[in-house]
Amino acid sequence: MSAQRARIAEAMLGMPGAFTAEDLHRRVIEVTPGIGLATVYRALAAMQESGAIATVGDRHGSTLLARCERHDHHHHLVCTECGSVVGIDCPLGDAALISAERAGHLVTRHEITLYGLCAICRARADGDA
Amino acid sequence: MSAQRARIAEAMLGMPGAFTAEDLHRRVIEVTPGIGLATVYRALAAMQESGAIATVGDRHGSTLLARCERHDHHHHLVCTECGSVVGIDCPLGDAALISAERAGHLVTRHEITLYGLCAICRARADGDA
DNA sequence: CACTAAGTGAGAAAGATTCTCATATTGGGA
DNA sequence: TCCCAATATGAGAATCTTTCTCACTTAGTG
Repeated sequence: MSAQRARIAEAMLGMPGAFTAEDLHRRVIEVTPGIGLATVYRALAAMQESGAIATVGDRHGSTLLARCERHDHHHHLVCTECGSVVGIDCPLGDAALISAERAGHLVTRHEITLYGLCAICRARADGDA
Repeated sequence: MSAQRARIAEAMLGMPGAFTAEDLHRRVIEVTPGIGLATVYRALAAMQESGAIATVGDRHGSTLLARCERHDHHHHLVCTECGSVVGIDCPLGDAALISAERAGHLVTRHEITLYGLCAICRARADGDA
């Protein structure tokens, strides 16, 4: 692994939750100036391939990514307020499988993403109300 | 509703499944030349707002959309081969709700999308094998 | 140490989507 | 019917994200 990718991976550990390529690049160059945005995109593509990160939505046209502690199959719970992300298990419900079967569809992949407020932002929102 | 939007809505009825803004524009101008791509984007934005269409994925960076017969809450089953789309009911499984609850997360929105082969493409794939 | 494969930085390039602006159309009232 | 405000339109410019090019560097292997 190149020194640049190591710095990028390191910077990623410091990201609180969902982030864009540019968010991460901004953080990376604070510590290591000179690393190009293209390099960040290349590193992200490799990490996505390996399952280290996943797409969890988009923000104004930029792809939102999140680091996955787990590399096995799982889904995400995303806070729309602070961007924090939690990996969750949630197999497809029976209703989905029945619908697919009825349609004769062979399901090879599925995506489930939950959006809402995390415990912290929820408490803050209640406090404000 | 303007004449242009009527033509766009009409053309959309003829789209087989998932389509991009440009796919639809191409189809629209076959029948009614002169309608601009920006107008198609504007019409699509309005339809998405009203729930008449929904995002079902992306293809090489372009957003894939699909017409929804239903305007109530539902999800999609997308054929990765021919792009056909079927609306399905599939409430979140208990596992997902339990995970969210354990995290203290208030879920306000969720997306579930299933990808695979529709009955027709599946049969064709079997035939080829 | 040499060699090959992969990674890098900078900027160009590609693409999708949105915006601008001047013009046109719509629909509801007077 | 006519007027008016609000909204829609077309064309192309502009924006913005992401990928590609190219010349150069680095890493790892034998």
